[in-house]
Amino acid sequence: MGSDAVRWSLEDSGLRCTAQRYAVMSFLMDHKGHPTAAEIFEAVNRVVPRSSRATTYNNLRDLVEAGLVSEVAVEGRAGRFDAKGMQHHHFICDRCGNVEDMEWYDVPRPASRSLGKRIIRECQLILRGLCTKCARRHSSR
Amino acid sequence: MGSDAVRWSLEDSGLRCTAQRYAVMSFLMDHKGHPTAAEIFEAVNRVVPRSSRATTYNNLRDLVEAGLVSEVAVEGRAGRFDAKGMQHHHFICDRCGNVEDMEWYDVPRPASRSLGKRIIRECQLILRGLCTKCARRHSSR
DNA sequence: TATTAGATTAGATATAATCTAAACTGTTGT
DNA sequence: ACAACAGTTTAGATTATATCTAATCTAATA
Repeated sequence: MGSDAVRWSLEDSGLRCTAQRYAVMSFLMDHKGHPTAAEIFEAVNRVVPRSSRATTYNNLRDLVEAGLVSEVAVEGRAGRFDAKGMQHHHFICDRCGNVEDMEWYDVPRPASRSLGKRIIRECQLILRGLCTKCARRHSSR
Repeated sequence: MGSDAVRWSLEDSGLRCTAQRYAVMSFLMDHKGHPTAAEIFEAVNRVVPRSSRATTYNNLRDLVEAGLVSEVAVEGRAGRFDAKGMQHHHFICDRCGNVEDMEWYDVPRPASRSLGKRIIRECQLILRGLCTKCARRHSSR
């Protein structure tokens, strides 16, 4: 991913391309493993320029609001983030909490009758269970 | 819901029926509004006997593990709980964070090819957007 | 009723996220 | 160039959420 692509995607969304924001977005584009905010904070501080915790959270929120990044909440654990590349569903491991992307397929939306006056922005599938690693460990006990 | 029904559902799941656990389960069955752990903690302490914070969390975890209760993680907010009555999907409001039940309908599961060795326990739909109340406030600004 | 695995407790601790107010930085208009 | 301003960043405090500890207690069973 060329460095200008990050800049363009930020500016297309009306966000200034600051060094800190660039670093967050760039890190997410390079790391598909659904990092937590803490991991992102640590990662962008391994390279200059540094970024405070508040800025990291602010930028993540801005990127989510701009639709460039999506957040996955995990029960009892820190939220996880990923750059919205191709559309995908999410698998969350009951045991280790890791989030994995699952191949996209269309999901039927609810009938407008049951929707009422709600405005739907997103219709996401959350699959839960044991990931490959934990399923193996589980069955061998 | 008779009081024995709560006791039975606990014992059927191999959980002792303690006063504290009973209070948590009973509260969830009577309140369909997806309370947070903090709300449940406060509620069960409005009636004797009292329950500590740790016990409330322990019991919620036990009830979730037993499949009697489900937890919904909400980005940047406290998790929410509900007694598993009829199957339903969840709607989460972007603005106020409230969780609402949506009428159930079947969702196709992923192809076993993309599933690999993962073990799927649950396949849940998360709808996001603005709830009726927030949609109204949104459009009138 | 004795036993004991399981449950509860208060309070400390850990973890996650946000707030504050001052300082800094692009951008725009003149 | 430079003044003015909105947007951004900062360190550290604060709030919010959840878990741990180790002593004590209790429900279910024999």
